[in-house]
Amino acid sequence: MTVSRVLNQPEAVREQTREKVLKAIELTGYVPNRVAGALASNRSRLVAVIVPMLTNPIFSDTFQAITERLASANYQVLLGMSGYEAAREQELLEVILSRRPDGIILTGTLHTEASRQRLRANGVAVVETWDLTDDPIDMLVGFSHEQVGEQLASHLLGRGYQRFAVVQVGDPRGSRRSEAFSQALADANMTVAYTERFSGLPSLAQGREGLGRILAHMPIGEQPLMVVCTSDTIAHGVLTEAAARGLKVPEQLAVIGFGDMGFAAHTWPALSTVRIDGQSMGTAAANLLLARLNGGDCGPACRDIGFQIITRGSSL
Amino acid sequence: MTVSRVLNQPEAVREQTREKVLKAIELTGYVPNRVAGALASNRSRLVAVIVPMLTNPIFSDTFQAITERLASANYQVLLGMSGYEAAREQELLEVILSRRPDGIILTGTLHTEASRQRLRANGVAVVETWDLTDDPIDMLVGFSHEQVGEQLASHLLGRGYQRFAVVQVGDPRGSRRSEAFSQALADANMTVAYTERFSGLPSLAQGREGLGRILAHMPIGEQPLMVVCTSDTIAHGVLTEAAARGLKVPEQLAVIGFGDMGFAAHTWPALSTVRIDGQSMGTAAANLLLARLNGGDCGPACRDIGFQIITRGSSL
DNA sequence: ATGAAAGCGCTAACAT
DNA sequence: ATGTTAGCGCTTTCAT
Repeated sequence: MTVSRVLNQPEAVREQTREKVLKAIELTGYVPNRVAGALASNRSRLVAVIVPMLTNPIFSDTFQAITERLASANYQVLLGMSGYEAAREQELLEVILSRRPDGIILTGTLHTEASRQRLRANGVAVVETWDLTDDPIDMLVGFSHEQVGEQLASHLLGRGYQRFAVVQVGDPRGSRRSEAFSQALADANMTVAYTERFSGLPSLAQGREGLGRILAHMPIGEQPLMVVCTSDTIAHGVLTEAAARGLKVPEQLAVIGFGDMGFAAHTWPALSTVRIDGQSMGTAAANLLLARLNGGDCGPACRDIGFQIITRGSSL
Repeated sequence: MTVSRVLNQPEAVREQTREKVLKAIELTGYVPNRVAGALASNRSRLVAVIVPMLTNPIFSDTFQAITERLASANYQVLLGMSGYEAAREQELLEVILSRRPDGIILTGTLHTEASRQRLRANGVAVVETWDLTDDPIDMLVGFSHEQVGEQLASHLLGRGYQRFAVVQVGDPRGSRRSEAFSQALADANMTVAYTERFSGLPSLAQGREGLGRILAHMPIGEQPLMVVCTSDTIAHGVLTEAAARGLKVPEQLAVIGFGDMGFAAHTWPALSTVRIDGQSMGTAAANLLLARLNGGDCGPACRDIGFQIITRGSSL
């Protein structure tokens, strides 16, 4: 018991005793067993984080911020990859819950009904991220993908663009942004002339191929062509293809991405995009969770971190 | 006890009993507690993976392959980020060992002596990755960074290049590649005319700025300038800056990267690089670990997965 | 095929 | 400030 105190509340032990214990720990190479500790105390100091796919760099800032904030508070991260599938997420959740994490951070708000029930019944602290909903499982930090689409439409119409193409990957949130965008254009009596859909993770190759297909349908004319991409990575590919074809950006072809990932400000020309502060989203999610775990109240359960349309060289 | 059997060795229970138990599990919403299971059985089905920095995409393929292979064998991943610091890694290791993982996968072979001793004394299965050494802690899957530098030098000399610049970030393995490259050039009575060093993670911006500084010291002449980068991301930045300046690649300026990351084949022009199969390295590391955990022998403790120099449009 | 007993290494709660 | 007791929810082992 005294050893346990030295490790967990050292101030409760006389200095002399403490030193004796520490020396013995050193001498014997004792490594505490937190599995037993977790079982006895019913607190694991473990937080599970579920991400669709870690190779999609859009999530890595958020994930890293979460990991760092939690590590600084002496929590560790158990990682799960759902591959954008709610069913896979549900399986993962089963396995994860059996490890009795103190909290869970999810990506998105699209979960199976079984997952939602399990989590609510279980009573673990849950934070959903990267989306907004009226009915969060527990807590939430995110932004509205519909709003992104709508604001993007009115922004680009305001800049005078009239010919639009979209390149998207088939992830559910990207699709919603793209649909909201199309809808908002339609409301202004405009249309997206061509939409190219890819499956899998966003890649440079998709952007290059996507622009090729767009140009096959919509040749360069006097009016600049505005290509809206649901990911910066794809937009980068569009810029690359434009350079390879010698097109003038943004005079003949304009491009806008999504995410404001690290490279966006350094492409050529620099990429206009929708800035999402993934890092502060991660930190906020971790903070919300920690506040709850420390028993404190954590204010409103939903936080909209918003977004910001950034105009750089690739568009007017 | 019967419930435990239904969950862990269902074939040992009569079908009728099994169904009764499963129904009860369903009905009560019972979630097994693997913390208790791990304590009792002394096996956690947890593997810790330590990565320098997950936002460096060079590691994400390996990491994802590890996670997927382990998940398919019913193991879960506990993630640690060392930030390229052996001291931080040592702290992490303390925390991680206290969770009693069944195995640990490390990045690189540069660990503190204390870390090495702890791991050896502890007896967990350990796999080091992304490097080679005579004296692994336990098992290893990687390749030689010195060999990369040397072969790159002889390859480029063989192609007739005579003017060399290097752009590197300050990570230890990249530095070793770069030094081996310089040394090999020196052995052939050639030199690297200019080396630009950056700190932090490799980025497009570094490549652009790096090329700017190189050109300030080594103006474009008749002889093509060969820019060797310790990362594909940097090389991509160099290509971008070259495009922005209207330089002809590979006639005036040639570029070679490292990693063969997803985008390398799709830059403009396509990037020559050193291919590292991060995915198969991850799978191999996970397989080695699983073989050991299943009690089987796992053959030689060191596996050199090698590398491959790939010539695309950015160099001759 | 099922059950009973013991104990994994800790911490909560209660002495002293 | 330190020690004692009981028990966290499983699995191992042995009995039936």
